[in-house]
Amino acid sequence: MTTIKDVARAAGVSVATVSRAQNGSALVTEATRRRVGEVAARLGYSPHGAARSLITNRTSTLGVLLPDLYGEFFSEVIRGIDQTAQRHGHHLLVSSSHDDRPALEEALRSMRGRVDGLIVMWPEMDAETALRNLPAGFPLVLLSAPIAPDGFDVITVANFEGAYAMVCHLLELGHRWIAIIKGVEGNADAAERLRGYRAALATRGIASTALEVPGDFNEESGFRATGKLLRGEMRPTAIFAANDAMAIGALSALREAGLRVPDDVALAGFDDIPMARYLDPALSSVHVDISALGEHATLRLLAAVRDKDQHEHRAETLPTTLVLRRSCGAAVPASRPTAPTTGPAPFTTSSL
Amino acid sequence: MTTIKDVARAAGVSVATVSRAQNGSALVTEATRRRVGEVAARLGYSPHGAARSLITNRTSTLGVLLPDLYGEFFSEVIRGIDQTAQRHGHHLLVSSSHDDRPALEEALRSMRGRVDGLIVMWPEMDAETALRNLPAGFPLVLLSAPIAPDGFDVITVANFEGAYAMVCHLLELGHRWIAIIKGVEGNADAAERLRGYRAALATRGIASTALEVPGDFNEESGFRATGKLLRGEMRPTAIFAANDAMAIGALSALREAGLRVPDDVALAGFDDIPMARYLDPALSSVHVDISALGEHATLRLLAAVRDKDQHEHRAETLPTTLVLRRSCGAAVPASRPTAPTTGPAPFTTSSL
DNA sequence: GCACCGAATGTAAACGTTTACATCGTCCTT
DNA sequence: AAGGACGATGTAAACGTTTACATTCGGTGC
Repeated sequence: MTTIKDVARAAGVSVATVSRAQNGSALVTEATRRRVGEVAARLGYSPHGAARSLITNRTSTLGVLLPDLYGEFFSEVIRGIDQTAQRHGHHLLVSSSHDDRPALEEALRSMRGRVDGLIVMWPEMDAETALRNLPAGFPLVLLSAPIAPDGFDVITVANFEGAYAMVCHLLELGHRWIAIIKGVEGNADAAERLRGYRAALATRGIASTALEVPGDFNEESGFRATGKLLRGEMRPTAIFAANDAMAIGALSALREAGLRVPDDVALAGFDDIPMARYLDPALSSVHVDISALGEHATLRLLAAVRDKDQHEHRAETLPTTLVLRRSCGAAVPASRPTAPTTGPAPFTTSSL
Repeated sequence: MTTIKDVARAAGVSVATVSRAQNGSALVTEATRRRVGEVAARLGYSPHGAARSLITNRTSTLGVLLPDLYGEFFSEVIRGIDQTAQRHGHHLLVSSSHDDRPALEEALRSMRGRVDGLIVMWPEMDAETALRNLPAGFPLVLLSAPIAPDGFDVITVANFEGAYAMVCHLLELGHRWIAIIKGVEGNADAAERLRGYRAALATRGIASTALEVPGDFNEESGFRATGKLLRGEMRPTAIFAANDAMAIGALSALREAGLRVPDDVALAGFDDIPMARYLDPALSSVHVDISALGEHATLRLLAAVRDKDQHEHRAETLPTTLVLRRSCGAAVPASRPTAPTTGPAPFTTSSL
């Protein structure tokens, strides 16, 4: 492994000069810079990242903490983060699948000296946990945090508004028995979506919670929840799943039960993952620009890293959009749902 | 930021003792270990990653180089890698979207001193590039490399066999005009799949390349390629797309042209991404255990890191499986394509 | 010709760990 | 009681950079 010393010796200069030459300092002659560059290239030298970040106290790496990497949602978030980080010359240190709190705290701590800042997407992440496991003032951005405490950068999507708009739409189509497949208990997004659902029903004076069934954001739970609904005494005419994965499970269950969507039961999801438009029938959903979520988080974090001392924290909410396709029974042409090249979908309505 | 010195001072011992206590060395009394542990916890100390890896020459981090993070394929690979790395106490440094060769080489070099080993998934990655930009003997695993040069660890999927089996199946269904939407030019996987397609056709004496149309592994190219096929004078009765994303594009194009799948045109893909079973009609595909691909690569890399000096390189091929759903026209029940909880799919046939 | 100045380069400290080696008790052996 | 062995701890060097400060050297102004 060639070090800066080897280059210095071979080029007949000191290590300081090599360092300066490589880092584009103005304190070095153009001639020496070229000479050093040639020698470095010949020897295949590249600086040792750890050594550099030890002295500079910067790693040009951002950390990302996720509950899991599974599903299109997370991969889209990661993608948005990666692209943005890349564009600003930063690497990405990914850490996922910490199934319990101690594991998460350990992961948090192990990031010290490895990253310049952290993006944490952890539904149960609270302020106290962060403070206890990170140095004070450590650049941190929370994604979909349960609460938005002051002194933190938090980015969320307009969960309430999106759910409200979708359920209102179902109401306008004439549905009165609208079920919801809820998300994970204690999850911030899930709670807000439920709140939006209830608020929409309340506009028509519906206050029953009889059609609320639990779910955990996975396909299978949507499948099971739908089975439960169909066996219940009050069969809903429409089902709103708190995310698309559960809507997919619901679709399977409905198909298996011999029910047609949307004719017998209308169906809608949340997130508008890429897969949604290709389902049969194409799934109506609340569109979230997922990769933009990652992008925003990254930009926010980079700002925090740059201004470290006096960076003002704030909470940001990304708007959602109603995307109506066939599954909810709105009058949408049945043929090709959307061109593969274009944006989210046609028949888009702002939810705000 | 508390360092090891702060802990040592507070605990009334030397830094060496703190280091030993934290790292579980046997050379320290249980009493002092506990005392040091308490002080460390109270001060919120955790070792500085860069400093540690500078001296130990280990980072407990694995690097992953990808062309892009887009699509279910890559996200599944990453997931397999991440889970395995996590389980073995390693972090993941992800780097993607290097659109040209210089950017890739730069990314390769910038990994020095940041990672213990590297997984590279880069279709055009050749041995020479690797050698020129990495220290000799650097632990490296190639995923889907164009050639399998000796002295490298390479992991590929059984592209040839999978494509061969799928096209044979279409032939058995009576199809004679079978088109292929090819993958990226120069891509190893694409080339092998094409070879399998041709070999299968050759068994029936078909040698024409008239129904081979170019593609680039993205949905849109599948859409365009299908349009081209439909406008051509020899309209195929079956289309084999070199991956599922292009098959999805093809499906859109066929739907838009008013053609029914599989009645008018049979369709099959490759990869069996999670989405495949939920399409309308459910997509027949060549199943690849994508996350296992990532897992294998990671295990291989970890072995290389561990035995560094005398680790024997080898090429590994992951088997593929034929998954028959509705889109190819085989006699498959039309109702629920597959339970959401179960494995790849029913009606599975080994392709080897 | 001398002092001074600025540009280019060199010297060495510092970053926070780990670990080989030195040191210091304590206890056992004879 | 002296010597040795061993177990616990301390001391300091090393890892590969960056950068403040020192040094050198040619040129410039008097």
